[in-house]
Amino acid sequence: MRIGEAAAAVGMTVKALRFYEERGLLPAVRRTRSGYREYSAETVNRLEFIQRSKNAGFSLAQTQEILRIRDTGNSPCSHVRDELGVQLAHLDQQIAELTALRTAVAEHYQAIATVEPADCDPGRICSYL
Amino acid sequence: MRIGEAAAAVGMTVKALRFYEERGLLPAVRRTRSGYREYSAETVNRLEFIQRSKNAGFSLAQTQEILRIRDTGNSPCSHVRDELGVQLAHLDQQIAELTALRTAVAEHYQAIATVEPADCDPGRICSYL
DNA sequence: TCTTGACCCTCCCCTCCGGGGAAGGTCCAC
DNA sequence: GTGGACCTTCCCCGGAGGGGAGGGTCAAGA
Repeated sequence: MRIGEAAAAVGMTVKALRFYEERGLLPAVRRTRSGYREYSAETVNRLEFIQRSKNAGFSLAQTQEILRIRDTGNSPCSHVRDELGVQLAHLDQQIAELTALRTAVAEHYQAIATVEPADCDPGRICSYL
Repeated sequence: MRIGEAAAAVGMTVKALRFYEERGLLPAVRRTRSGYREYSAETVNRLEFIQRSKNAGFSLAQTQEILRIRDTGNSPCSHVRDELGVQLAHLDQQIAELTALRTAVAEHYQAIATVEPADCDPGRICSYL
């Protein structure tokens, strides 16, 4: 199948498929005589895995490493488990940071809602930040 | 004061100060005869506002708009209030998305911790994603 | 006076994950 | 044969700067 059909099949864009190939997540894709890419069922399978890996929050670099391990003939499962652990810790930190930021923003919002803007000191640009 | 001193005074990097100037958040900075930037107290004041605006989660574009309003001679406070409201909604959405992702990742992590990696199907790359 | 080290300058490439679009070739149905 | 959909490569764009090359400047000590 051609790139547009493959992209639609896995819910990605044509741009993304070319990008993954360029970045080495896909092996060099077969071409027709006129230069069009031809995607095999196996490559589509690989794209589906990339999609699942993305859904798990992995970066392309992490996904690429998992694929590399599998391509070497090994099972990437223990590596995936480790990465998921790191990912969990990372997510917890991100959520904590965003939550703290949300609290700070909410406080600013409260403050600005209860005070007259006219009292703002120009030298401070905006008194509520 | 020179760029390094100004950067240290407001807790930013030298790179950041040059970047803000290039992007128009700072008016053209005065130069010495040899071309070194010279920061006035007023400019340092402006940098401190930029820092506070960053801490409130505003992007440089949003900060720039606030500065533009103040430079026009108006009070940016009502604009800031609107932006803070948008920011709150945006943060809530981000937190919700990250929390959902965290749940999904935790489920993967549980699943992979309870099943033998040896059972993994190579055709699926990694059975746990 | 000379040197040394810290500081400064501009310029260019890099991040992450593609999106947007230009210029041009190919395929298929009507 | 022609129109439109599809494909190709190539290049620039974002946010917020970081890293480094190559070279100029400043102040203190020998």
